[in-house]
Amino acid sequence: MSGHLRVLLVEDDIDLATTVLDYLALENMSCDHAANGVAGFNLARANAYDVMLLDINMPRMNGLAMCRKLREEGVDTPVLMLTARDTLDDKVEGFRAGTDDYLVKPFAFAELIVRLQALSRRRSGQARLLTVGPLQMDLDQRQVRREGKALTLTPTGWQLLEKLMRHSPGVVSKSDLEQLLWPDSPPDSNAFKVHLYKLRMAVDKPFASALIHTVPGQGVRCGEAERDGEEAV
Amino acid sequence: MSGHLRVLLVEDDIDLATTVLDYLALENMSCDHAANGVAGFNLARANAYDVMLLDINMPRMNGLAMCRKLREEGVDTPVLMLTARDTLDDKVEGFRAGTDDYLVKPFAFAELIVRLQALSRRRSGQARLLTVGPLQMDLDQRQVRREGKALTLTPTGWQLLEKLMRHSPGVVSKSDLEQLLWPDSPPDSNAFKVHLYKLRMAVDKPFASALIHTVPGQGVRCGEAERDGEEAV
DNA sequence: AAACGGGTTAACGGCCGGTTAACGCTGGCG
DNA sequence: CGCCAGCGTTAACCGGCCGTTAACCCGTTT
Repeated sequence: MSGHLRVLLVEDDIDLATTVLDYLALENMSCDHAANGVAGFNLARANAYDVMLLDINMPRMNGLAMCRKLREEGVDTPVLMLTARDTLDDKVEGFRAGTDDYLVKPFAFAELIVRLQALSRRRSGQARLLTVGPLQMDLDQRQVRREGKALTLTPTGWQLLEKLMRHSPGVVSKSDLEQLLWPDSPPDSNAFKVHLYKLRMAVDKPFASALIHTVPGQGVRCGEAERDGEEAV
Repeated sequence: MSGHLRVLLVEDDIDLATTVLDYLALENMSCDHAANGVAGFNLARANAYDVMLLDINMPRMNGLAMCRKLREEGVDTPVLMLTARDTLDDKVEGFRAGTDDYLVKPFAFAELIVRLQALSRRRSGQARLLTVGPLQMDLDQRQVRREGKALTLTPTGWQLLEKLMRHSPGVVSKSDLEQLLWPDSPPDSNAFKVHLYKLRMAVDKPFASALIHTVPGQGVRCGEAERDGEEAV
């Protein structure tokens, strides 16, 4: 169920880097690698990763600075610092730079893997029962109910709804959803639109209000209707 | 800006528990406490916490089982395990139960605090916000409010405003903004001016004061009105 | 006065998103 | 063995939004 994470490793020690790459490959994770901070920064800005592994001591730009700069630019991919610095101040400094986790060298690869998975799923959720307003998805029994009534979803509809509910009330970009359905190559047709439409038919049509909303130019959101904050001043 | 987190501590060692409570109080975090797994489970299900600290060795229900049960019930609050067990297998087991982080006793309180903040930063459902004066941009729900009222932006307007708010109160050069919209080749028309104008219509027109200011010859700035004494000599 | 930087409009056209219907594959069942 | 149902895919159509463009306007500068 780890589902093919995309990882970015920024590490100047080539031996360590290749070893990590090997281990990640065993876990079915794809991993890009950069040997210095600047190269890593550019990769991180250009591609969308699920999690990043950063060394601190690196040529050209160190891991802390790189993390800080990424955060300033709005990149909020989870970051796991990999470093030999183990004093308390180092750790506090790391977290202040926007790190999510901190692992001291030398470390066990099993722990690296497991922390990495924890980081990546922290965004996608890990509960077995998802609830969004009147919608309830039971992942063990594989059934969805709205206001108590069971809904029948197609397999793809299920995939979409699960991702939407996991991110609720956040917006999920169209490209993310497409990548979910077609990991390698999104089709050139409008298949996606049709799937989404049919999901709407299943989830919203039989009821009074819609739970699936498209945010123009941004993506799709699952949640209660938008309330315009009409607060008096 | 730790902003008053609500924490649940489940720990049967009363001495340790009171010490942790004291430290959290210093950080302006409110913290409930339970001394065994069952009590903790009930608290966790009843209230909404930002993050939970669980001991593993506890009477009635251990931390791992409690975490697992919460996940089954759909509670996805971040969990930080606090335990004396430090073998690799223990850690792997902990993460498998749905833990988000794992801290081995004895630990430094500064590290506890900082990891706890990192976890809550990622709290699912908690909005990532950009705030500039009365302007508030919710990056997850992809909506912008000013004085509570929701604004409707076009996709390009959103791009511009996000960059402006990120750099606020700094000035963003016109060429930077153009490069944001057209990475390869800025158009030869005045499309940029029009986009900026429409953004102003959306952000400033319905309100008394303007938040988007052009600094002649420099670029554009997002922020409260400038006090007069600014002249650089 | 002409040139320049910036602000304000209105109109056009393409693209995005929603909606249908039809086709084809696959797996189950008689 | 053949039929049917379910599901994914595709093409086509439509409406409205939004990006683009070319105007014109203004004040300041040269």
